[in-house]
Amino acid sequence: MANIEAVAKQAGVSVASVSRVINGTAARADTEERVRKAIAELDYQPNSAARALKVRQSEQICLSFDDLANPAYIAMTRGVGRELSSTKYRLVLSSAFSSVEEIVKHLQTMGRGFADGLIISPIYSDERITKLISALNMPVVLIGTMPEGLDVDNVHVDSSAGVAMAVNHLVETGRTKIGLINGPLNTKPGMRRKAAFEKAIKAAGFKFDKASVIQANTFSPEAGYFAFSEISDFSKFDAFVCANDQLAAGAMKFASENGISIPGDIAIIGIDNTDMASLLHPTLTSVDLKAEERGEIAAQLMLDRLANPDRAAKQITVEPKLVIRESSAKK
Amino acid sequence: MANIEAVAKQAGVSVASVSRVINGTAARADTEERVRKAIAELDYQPNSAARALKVRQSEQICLSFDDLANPAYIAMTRGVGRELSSTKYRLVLSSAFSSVEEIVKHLQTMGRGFADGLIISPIYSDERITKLISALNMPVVLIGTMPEGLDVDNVHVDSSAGVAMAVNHLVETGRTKIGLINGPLNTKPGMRRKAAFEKAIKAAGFKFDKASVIQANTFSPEAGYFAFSEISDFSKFDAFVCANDQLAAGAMKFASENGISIPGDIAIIGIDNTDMASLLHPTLTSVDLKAEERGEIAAQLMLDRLANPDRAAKQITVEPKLVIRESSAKK
DNA sequence: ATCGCAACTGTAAACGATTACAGTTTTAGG
DNA sequence: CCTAAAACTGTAATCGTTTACAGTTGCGAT
Repeated sequence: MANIEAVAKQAGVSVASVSRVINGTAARADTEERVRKAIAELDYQPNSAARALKVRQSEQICLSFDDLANPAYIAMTRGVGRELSSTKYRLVLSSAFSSVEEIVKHLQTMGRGFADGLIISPIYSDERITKLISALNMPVVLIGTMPEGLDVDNVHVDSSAGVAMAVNHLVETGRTKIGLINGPLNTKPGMRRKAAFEKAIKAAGFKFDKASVIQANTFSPEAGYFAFSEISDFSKFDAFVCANDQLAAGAMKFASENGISIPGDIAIIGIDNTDMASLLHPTLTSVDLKAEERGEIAAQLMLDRLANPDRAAKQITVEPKLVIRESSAKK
Repeated sequence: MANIEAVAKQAGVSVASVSRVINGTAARADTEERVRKAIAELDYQPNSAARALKVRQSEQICLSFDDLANPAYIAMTRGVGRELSSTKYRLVLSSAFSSVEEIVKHLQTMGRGFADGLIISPIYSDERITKLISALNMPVVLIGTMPEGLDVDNVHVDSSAGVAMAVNHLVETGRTKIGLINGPLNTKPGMRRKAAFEKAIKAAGFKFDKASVIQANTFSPEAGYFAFSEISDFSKFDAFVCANDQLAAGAMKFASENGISIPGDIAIIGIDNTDMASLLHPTLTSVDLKAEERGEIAAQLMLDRLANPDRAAKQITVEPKLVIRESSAKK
């Protein structure tokens, strides 16, 4: 592989001039031409590591989340990826964290400087993660609810409002026995959905019954299917909010296999409004938490922060939106 | 940020000793202990760029494909990511290529050495891409059909056999008027599905009619929906193979909205066996092309090649598998 | 011509690690 | 206790860039 010195020799100039041509600093027209010619002839590409070492920038942005199987995170990745694709930054993906320890280990490696910034959407709620993030010596954008005592760029959606929208819609369309298929309680979304559900139920004037919350242990379709299969008496319910579309899809599958009519017997509302929502049968009413948009915004915040390191941290809030489809139609 | 020199000073040893402790080369127990203590005290993390520059390894593997919206590639990414997560390698994602030019540009940047290897699954078929890949001075694993004149590690699924499985299954279950909803013809999968379909139809003893192939212009549900909406006379068909599950899902949506019974009037078979297949209604018969497994194998090939640079290129073939569900049941 | 200034160019010192090589210490065996 | 070999350690060169600084060139005005 040719290095900058070879190019300099070939062009008959100094390495400094080659560097300047590459980086667009002043150079006489004929110098530039000779350097470009030499670069083309030698097929020269500047070495990333050497440049990164010298300028202390890797031109990489790291995106971290916990579950590559969750379509909401995929949508987020798409948003980030699209926004980054027109820049010099590459996208480094870190995911499939199965425990808090792994995340902690990952966050510690950030100090190696392989990325110029970190966009992170932590699903687990843990003190250590917060500590490490705030100790991080680089721009961070956090997607999700900000933990106490952190002051970084943040893009956030009021998912509680989203849950309330779902509940209210069900109430308005005449449902009175509303349940929640919730995700794991050791995750932030799981905790928040539950609290939001209880609040919304009470706000709607109903009595909150603990038994109306059914805990799934993952955010997957299988868990939704299993959750529904565990319900002994469906007459106790006429509607369910599901903590995400995947759970909803699984529940609907069980319903369809067991002669439970959706929305006739039970109305279903999902959360995330993933691509599948409009493809299911019946089509799934879902609260759009704008994952892709949040990814885009996060990337924009990051780029902005990289260009402008000293500005104050921004908090951007995205509004959830209820997308009404067939699964919540009136009885 | 502390560097190796600061650690050396703190520990009262030379930088060489610190380096050796980090890299697990011989060191006396007490030296090691002092170095580790200093590392902990200073919160030292070795600088990636400096290391990469010296040892000419980035500890990064780049995964490139064209469409982050396609669940099959997501599954592939999952496979690669899982396999890499237990190694020292980071995953760099490059995607959202909207044109051959962009891929070409991307491939050229590979020379910068920011990745130790490239796993690529090109959807477009283009001479330039092949040329650049073979000129690449690094390990490459290609997922998909190998172009002429390339000699790199490869993991490949016989998608033509998969199409034949679908056609044969339809024939065996009594369908006689079989169509294909195909993806774009400027993509490799699009071209191959069409050829395979024609071949399978003939092999089954039918006459191949060009009008039985309906071209969609993307691999998306919308395109599948649109393709079905363009069919003027559904009585000409009693079954469709769709070039992927997304197209199939869109087609099924149109059918459900327009009183076309699946599988009563029309049987549908998708390709890729993505997660949604079992969630659709009716559940979708689909040919599993083992995207996740291919991703895993590709990553394994890459790791193996990195550990063993001189071995001959391997070609690994994965068998497609027809997963029969409701959408292709007998009339 | 000469001068002053702007525009450009080259030399050499970094950046932070790894690693030959030579020098030192430790260990084991007699 | 001595010696040779083994085990460890430190010095300094190196990887391929960027960039401060000093030096050179070109150009327009006088």
